[in-house]
Amino acid sequence: MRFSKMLIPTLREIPADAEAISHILMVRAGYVRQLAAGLYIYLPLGLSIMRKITRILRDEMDAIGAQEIALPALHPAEIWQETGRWSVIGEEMFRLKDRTGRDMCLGMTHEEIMTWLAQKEIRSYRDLPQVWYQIQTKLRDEARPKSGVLRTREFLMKDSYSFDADEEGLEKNYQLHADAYHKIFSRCGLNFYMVQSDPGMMGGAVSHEFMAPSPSGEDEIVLCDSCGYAANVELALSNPKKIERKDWAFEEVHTPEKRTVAEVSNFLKINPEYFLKSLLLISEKGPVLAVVRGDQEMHEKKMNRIIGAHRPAQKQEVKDVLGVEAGFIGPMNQKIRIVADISLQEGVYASGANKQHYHAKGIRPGKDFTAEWHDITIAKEGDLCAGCNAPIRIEKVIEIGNIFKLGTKYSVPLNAFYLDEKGQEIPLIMGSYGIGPARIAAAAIEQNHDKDGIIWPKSIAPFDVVILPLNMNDAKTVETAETLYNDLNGKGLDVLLDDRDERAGVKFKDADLIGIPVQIVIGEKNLKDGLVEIKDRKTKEIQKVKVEEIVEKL
RNA sequence: CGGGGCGUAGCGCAGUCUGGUUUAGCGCACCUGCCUUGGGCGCAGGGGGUCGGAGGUUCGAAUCCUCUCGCCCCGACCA
Repeated sequence: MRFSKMLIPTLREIPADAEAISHILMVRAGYVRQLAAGLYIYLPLGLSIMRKITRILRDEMDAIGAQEIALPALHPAEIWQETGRWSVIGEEMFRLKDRTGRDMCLGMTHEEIMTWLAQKEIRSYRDLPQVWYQIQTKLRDEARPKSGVLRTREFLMKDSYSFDADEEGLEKNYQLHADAYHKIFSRCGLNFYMVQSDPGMMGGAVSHEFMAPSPSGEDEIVLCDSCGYAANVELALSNPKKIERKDWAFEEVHTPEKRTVAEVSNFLKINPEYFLKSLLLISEKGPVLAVVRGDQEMHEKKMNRIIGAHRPAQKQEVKDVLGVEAGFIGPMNQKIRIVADISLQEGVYASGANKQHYHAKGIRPGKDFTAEWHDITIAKEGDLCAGCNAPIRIEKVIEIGNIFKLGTKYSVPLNAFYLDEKGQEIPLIMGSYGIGPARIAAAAIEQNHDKDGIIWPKSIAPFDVVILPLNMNDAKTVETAETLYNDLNGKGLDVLLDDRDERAGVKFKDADLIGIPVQIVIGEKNLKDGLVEIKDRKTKEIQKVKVEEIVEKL
């Protein structure tokens, strides 16, 4: 491809509305343009990246026996009503009516439609297993699109679905996908982890996410370097730092105007980890008191799984429900539901005394109050691994893929059954597996860039090599460039020839920005000795090579 | 949806607080010519704006007021 014939609108300056590195670089280097919030146009370079990525996806999916099909993006509501998700999913689903007034929606995922197809076409155990996939556009009315291509309202997804006769078959397909995903992300040149995750609205029991470390990521994962434990913080287990057991007797202490853990901790000269932090929540079924250790934070999602939707109580509600001002509440003698963090079953603590301007010391969980014990805290740096007690790490990550064991969550409501050897109707056992190619691209940039621009992994770069003839007015330079361009193209390489009549500086800057892994620099001086330079974008190493040896050096 | 920020030329910005010497300006990009050719050259000339939109206040509005639309960030939410 000739640079002069290709739409590569590079920008000298950082776009005002971009903050994430991948976003800045994709826009600056001319890969994408934004149409509206969460809607992106892929320019030729951007599309090229997506093609390279989806080629790898198809390659590895085909390798595990998955079959590519294509489903509509526009769905009738009925199918979604049958699984219940029409009402479970809120505003995130684009809904519309057709001309006859029939409810429709735009596909945000395709479990329903794939299961519908399976219900139609799979009859017998002899048909199983089946794995179907597609690479198709998903539409979600995201509350907050962000970070460029990382969270958009319309995006490409490779989604596959497995149908098995039993759990054993599912386990096999799940494992095949996990392996394929490892290969895919490795081939794309990414650093990533496979971590335990929360199935969320997808349902099902087991799920894992593939996470690429990046400061622009929206998720956090817990990692244990010692035993290899890796999980999304949404469900990660960890033990708070051990503390010594105090032998305080129960007593009430006057703590005038001291309300927060920090204030009381300072006032009483007791470290925060010896406090019980009580938070009043208002759930749909009434007030709930959540109790965590003073140095810990409650995790909304973990709590959500236990008590359902809830919100923090307002100051007045605290007084109305518990009879004492916020700041002095404690779990003792409460009539309402109490959910306490599981780490608090042991020990002796201080807390609000349920009395204005008083706190209590020497509280013994189990004796002075009872509670439902659950893991409700956010794992944090410095906590100990729940498995092996080594200190854990937390990393920010981009979710680039996920795999779910769905079981019969969709097959039962949609009547997707097969007949086994005995002629019995058995629901199909399903799994679903997703990868976002745009997130792969963004993660690749996040993980591979420098101050000059993108440094693409070779496997997904839009071109293998860029030729930079530095002076287009020098006949020898141009001739050499053209010859090389033809030769390398002939070898099957994707070559970009910067044939613009621009100064050398402009070409260097653009080449670095765009991030093609190899640059061939053709300058007059070297050419007098029959040499050109091969420059590595990543290491910046330059080797001078005889013109006729270029092809074999690449 | 709550909080914050921002909309002025293709891009990045100043001007807005304190309305009028600004005919709305600067850098880059763009067009013409010359020059130059190894890291976003140099010189000269030039084109491009309903100041997001609507309404209002005023002799006078990019600037003040009201409404509205859009984008970004934090949070809530999130297959």
